[in-house]
Amino acid sequence: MMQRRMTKSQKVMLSANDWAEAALDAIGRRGVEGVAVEPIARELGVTKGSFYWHFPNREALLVAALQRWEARETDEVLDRVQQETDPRARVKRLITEVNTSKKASRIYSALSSATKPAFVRDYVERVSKRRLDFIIDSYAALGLSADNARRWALMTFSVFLGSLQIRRDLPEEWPNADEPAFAEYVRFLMVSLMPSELDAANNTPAPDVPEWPARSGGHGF
Amino acid sequence: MMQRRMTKSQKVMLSANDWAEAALDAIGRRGVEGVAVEPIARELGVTKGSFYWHFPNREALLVAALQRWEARETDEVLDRVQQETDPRARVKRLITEVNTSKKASRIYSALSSATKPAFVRDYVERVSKRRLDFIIDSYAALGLSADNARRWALMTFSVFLGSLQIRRDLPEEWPNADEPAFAEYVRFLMVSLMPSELDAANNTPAPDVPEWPARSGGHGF
DNA sequence: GCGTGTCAATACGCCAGCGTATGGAAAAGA
DNA sequence: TCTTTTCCATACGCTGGCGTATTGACACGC
Repeated sequence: MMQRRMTKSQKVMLSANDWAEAALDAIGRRGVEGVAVEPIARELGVTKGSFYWHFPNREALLVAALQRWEARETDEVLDRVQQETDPRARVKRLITEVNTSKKASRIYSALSSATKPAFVRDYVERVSKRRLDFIIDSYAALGLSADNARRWALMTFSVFLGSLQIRRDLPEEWPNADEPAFAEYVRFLMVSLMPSELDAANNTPAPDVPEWPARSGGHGF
Repeated sequence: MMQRRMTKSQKVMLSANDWAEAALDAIGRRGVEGVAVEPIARELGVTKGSFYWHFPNREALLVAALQRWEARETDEVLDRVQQETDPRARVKRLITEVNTSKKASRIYSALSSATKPAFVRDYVERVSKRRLDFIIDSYAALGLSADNARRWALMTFSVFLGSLQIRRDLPEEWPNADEPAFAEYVRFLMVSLMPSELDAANNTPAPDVPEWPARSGGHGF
């Protein structure tokens, strides 16, 4: 229940986790470069004398924040989607997940574009790969071949990532969750990102399609 | 032709554009925060005494870099895609464009996640909106209704942005341009991102699809 | 040749953030 | 009570980057 440690005449005592959480918040609001000891200390109402008791240096704080982030992104988020047993429901859940937690998506994109501490890229790569692999498995559970599942998953993951970016860079263009346009767009994406029964049966790895194939059926109705 | 100004005993004389270009390069490699006067001066082989002759301060350098970036992203890139007259060819061109210019995509994502100089967001928003509008127009040229064109364009733009991010965060997972898997994936995306003739004819704005519609035809062959 | 304009080097003060050293106050044992 | 541990404050030196002031070197018009 996260009992806050109170002592020193009822003043809040900070833990290393508090610092890591504040660092994650700083990443979302100011980017990785914005994880500075003294500003965060001011936000926490203490001085850096506190920080250097919990951590040896700034880099250790970044590592702690990244570990927290990785654990959350894999355990919490994926678990929430994984509770859906139906692979189709998983994909739908993934899409609607775009509109939740603006803060989490800001952290994700801040870490993705970070370059300076080189180890940041490792965390981003692991988290991204886990997400992609999970989507691949979801499509494979629909009966697709490995190659086809990978193609569908790459597209769906791209839509997921791109949607996050659009919602941040062009918030006006993104349908609001309470408007009907959002539900319509989700339905639209579901049709586009979900292979038909025929796809699952006809599992040719390299479809020999003509240059501009005309599909029958699809979005029009 | 970019004739370099040579004087002062054959030493290269820098112009404001040289500084702006170096700043853009720095954005791609180190992020917006990495646009520092003295480091860039070192890279250019001069001192900051040169810089403060061409610009009043660091902010002016950022503005110059952003103006250059906006002009390039709209004029050059869009023009290259716009030369394709067929709307279908435009979309295909957009997809293959993902694999070109790793540097440009790094600049784009660095600017997208930047927060500190607030005016950066304005440039990102304008460039993003122009790109999206262009894709919307391309789909509208296929005969789709405004609502449907917007839906298709949002999905295609998402795929484009997300693909850029995947290629950066998970380069191993992204098919290499010279492998056959890449051409196969492009064909796959073309089928998925291109409405059928029936879609263009059957232009209902809010398709009343069942929860899990089974499409006939599509990717399997 | 001689001023004037152009571009750059040097030197300086300033500030923010990092890391260290030291001290101190409250809690916890003994 | 008295020591030890825990957590934080303060003061200090250091570095990197910003912006200014001053000087200097070359080119060019006249």
